[in-house]
Amino acid sequence: MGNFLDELSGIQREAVCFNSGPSLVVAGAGSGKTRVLTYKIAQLIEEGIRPSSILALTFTNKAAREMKDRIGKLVGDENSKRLWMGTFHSIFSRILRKESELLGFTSDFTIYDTADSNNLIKSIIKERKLDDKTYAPKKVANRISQMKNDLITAEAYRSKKEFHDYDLHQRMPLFGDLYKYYTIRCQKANAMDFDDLLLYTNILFRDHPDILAKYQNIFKFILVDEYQDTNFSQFLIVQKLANKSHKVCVVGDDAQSIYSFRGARIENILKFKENYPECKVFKLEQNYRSTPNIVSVANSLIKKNEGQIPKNVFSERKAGSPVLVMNSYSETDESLKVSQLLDKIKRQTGMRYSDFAILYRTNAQSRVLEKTLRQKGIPYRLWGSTSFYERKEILDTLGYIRLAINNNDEEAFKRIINTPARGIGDTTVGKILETAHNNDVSCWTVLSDPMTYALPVNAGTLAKLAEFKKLMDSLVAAKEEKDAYEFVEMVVHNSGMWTALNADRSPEGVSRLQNVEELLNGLSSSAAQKLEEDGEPLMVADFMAEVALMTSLDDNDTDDKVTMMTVHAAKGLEFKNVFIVGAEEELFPSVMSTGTAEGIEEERRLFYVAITRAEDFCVISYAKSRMRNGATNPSNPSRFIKDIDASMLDFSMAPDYVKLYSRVASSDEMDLHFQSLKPRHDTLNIRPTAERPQQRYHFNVEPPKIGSPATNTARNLTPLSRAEAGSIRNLHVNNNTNVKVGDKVIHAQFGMGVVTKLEGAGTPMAKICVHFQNVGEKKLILKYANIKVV
DNA sequence: ACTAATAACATTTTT
DNA sequence: TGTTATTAGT
Repeated sequence: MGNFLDELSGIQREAVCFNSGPSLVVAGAGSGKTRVLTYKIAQLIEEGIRPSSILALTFTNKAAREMKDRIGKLVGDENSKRLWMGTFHSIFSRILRKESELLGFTSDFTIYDTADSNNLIKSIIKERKLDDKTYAPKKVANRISQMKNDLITAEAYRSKKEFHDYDLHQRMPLFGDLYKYYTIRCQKANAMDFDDLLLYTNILFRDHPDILAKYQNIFKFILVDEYQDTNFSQFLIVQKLANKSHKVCVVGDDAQSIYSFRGARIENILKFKENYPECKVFKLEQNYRSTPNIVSVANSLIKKNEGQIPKNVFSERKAGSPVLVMNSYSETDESLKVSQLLDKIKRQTGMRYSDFAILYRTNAQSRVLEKTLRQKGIPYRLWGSTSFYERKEILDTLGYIRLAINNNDEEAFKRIINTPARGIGDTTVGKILETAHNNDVSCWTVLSDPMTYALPVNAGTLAKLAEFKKLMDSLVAAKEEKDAYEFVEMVVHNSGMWTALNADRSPEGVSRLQNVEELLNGLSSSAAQKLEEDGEPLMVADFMAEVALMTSLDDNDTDDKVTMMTVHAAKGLEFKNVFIVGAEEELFPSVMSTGTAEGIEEERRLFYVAITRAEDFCVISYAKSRMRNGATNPSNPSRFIKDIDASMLDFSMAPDYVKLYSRVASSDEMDLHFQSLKPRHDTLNIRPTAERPQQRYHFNVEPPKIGSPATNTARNLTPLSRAEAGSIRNLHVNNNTNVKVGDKVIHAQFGMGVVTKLEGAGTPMAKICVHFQNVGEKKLILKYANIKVV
């Protein structure tokens, strides 16, 4: 073990060793945040603190698992496994199961996932005969979630006039009712949704001071990772628990707060000092991950945000390559250029595919990229598309388990009663639901005793229901008898799922069967492991308690593949080379966020996260047009490119950027300008690790006024080759007034084409239609069209 | 009750 | 465009 503190920098060590009160560790990107957290916990254990009195909260199971492993390596597994380490949701669901009776739940309560919540809300809206256009289930679900994150219960909601006013304004006067019904239905189903896990923890601590005191005594030290992403509910839980010991250490980076849409409050970290006046602040400012070039680009961007903790992130690595800006005609072209550049870098540096990541703002962008990479034979891995536990066949299997454990689980009931098809259709299910609600009992009760409740179905259906009930009874009986693996195996076979899946010989069907097999394999090994470790078999109820909060299976795909994922999913990860694609207005930043300054700031942080994933080389790519929702629209480069000090960027692969977003008063002036600038090096000659002379050209590129590119003025230009400069001038000088239908023209971006149509000839807004060889028909405003008749 | 056709829709999503 | 959810038809 030795003294592991030697492996830390001065400030890291200070942060690790301070444990006499609250502390805030502001951890810049790549500054060794996880290292500090793990070493701090290891250090506490070294000092003789019992691991079982340390509470360490993370946001992902993966982060918890990794940290636990690393701590285990430092102080031994027998120590690390006693830690209270896990996600907020998993830790507090464990506590809630213990204390469930106090809240009117049993310890076997189900955890509803987002789909369950949505379905429940949908059925409530239907039952209430409300219009699902005005009461869009997703909107309702979102608002309920928001309210829970802010600790506003349905009861509180309905008692406040301001909320009702808001609902009137939103044309959802009955939202408060829906919230109430939803809450009641969850309670009746003995189910909590994700937000409930935190909300009920707060309620538990609020209404039962003795219970709070108990846990305050258990948790002598509290550590929170990714503190910038905590919501109010989480903030309050931490505050309550830490109220006795005051030994709370939160770690995070305000510049990487990107989950406000899920209720995260950046002010939790910004105002930590106000909440804990005696707290000590440690700033980890050295970035060990990225080159100075990348770090300064990221700094230059994030500087544009107001309200942040001042910090000076720096890197002491070699300068590295400048961040490259790349432009393309379309999303297809972009994917092609990305794959070409990727291949080129790979060849020149000898790096592996797994050293590359392609990051995008929205999942929909992955499709074109996938197509192109497949065509070019570049192996890739998609992250977080549909996770293992979101697959239908897995959810179906889990549905049986859920219903066997918690008979009141209505969502599970609805899911599996006719899966696989057993002749119990929508009408019958609808009747069961109605009967159940009219009699204020669960569906299970109606199913058990259809006669008593006069379920209006025929004898044939009745027999099918009885058959299903028999199946479920056998499962209920088995849940205590068999271990988790045996039980799930029984579920899969007795339910008829196995036969149904086996019958499907389509590739999708085969993969569904494989997924179920994978679930069984995973279960078999964790059951064996549990038996070996503590001599107890793994029971389904325990498995279910864990699995409800799992999103993905352990990723053991070690193949050499390019990683593709959303920027959100990339947080916390790092890659030698990062391509940020779709850096366009209305996409990144997303249209949805452009309305508010806070929205834009969050998008900017997201962009910051994207850049700071890169270790050696970073490319920012945008396309001039992009197909979205089936229609191709022109797109402008993201304002975030303009936010970055242009002298730090390499525009040699984005001639378009220069042409569109800088304008020159006269061609003479332009010539003059180009003479004063040295030609730029060949950007494609990329050696990510090699030292490069720092780019020190000073020029400004003003942000484009969205929607009116022609009104832009920029004093200077990015350095270009002489040839390029000449071509721009030529295009500008050309006044296009004599263009006729049938003329052959050349366009700076679209290449060769033929004029097919003229509109409003002679007027200032004259338009021209050109059929281009490569990109097809385009309509251009003649005045601004960079075309030349040939 | 199941299938096929069509209409509606479409950020990000650690749990 | 591609998916998903509802609806109409068998």
